[in-house]
Amino acid sequence: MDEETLERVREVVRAIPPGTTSSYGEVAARAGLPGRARLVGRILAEDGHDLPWHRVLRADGTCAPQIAREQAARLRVEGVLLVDGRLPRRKG
DNA sequence: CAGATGACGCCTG
DNA sequence: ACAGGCGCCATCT
Repeated sequence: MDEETLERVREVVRAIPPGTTSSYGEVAARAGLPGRARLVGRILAEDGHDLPWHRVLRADGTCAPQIAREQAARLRVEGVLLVDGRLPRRKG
């Protein structure tokens, strides 16, 4: 991992405002790494402990099973309610 | 080098 | 809503 890429992703995640959410793909794109959603997940798993990683969800608004509980719990504190384990997406 | 895995995402049937 | 396949990158075995 290049430290630059690492920092870039970390910064993007840090820039996610409280009470809002983003997706791995979104973060990757914002970090200048379009299509590298996988990488974002890895980075958060390794060096995202001190980041608002709970504001990052999957592209469909769901969270990863292993962190789903933490995700939901942390988001809840910020006022984000998860319905059935996912963001209240409308058919829009 | 080859095979398998993972906090992912998009497409097709 | 569910299942299968492909692309993506880094890491471990």
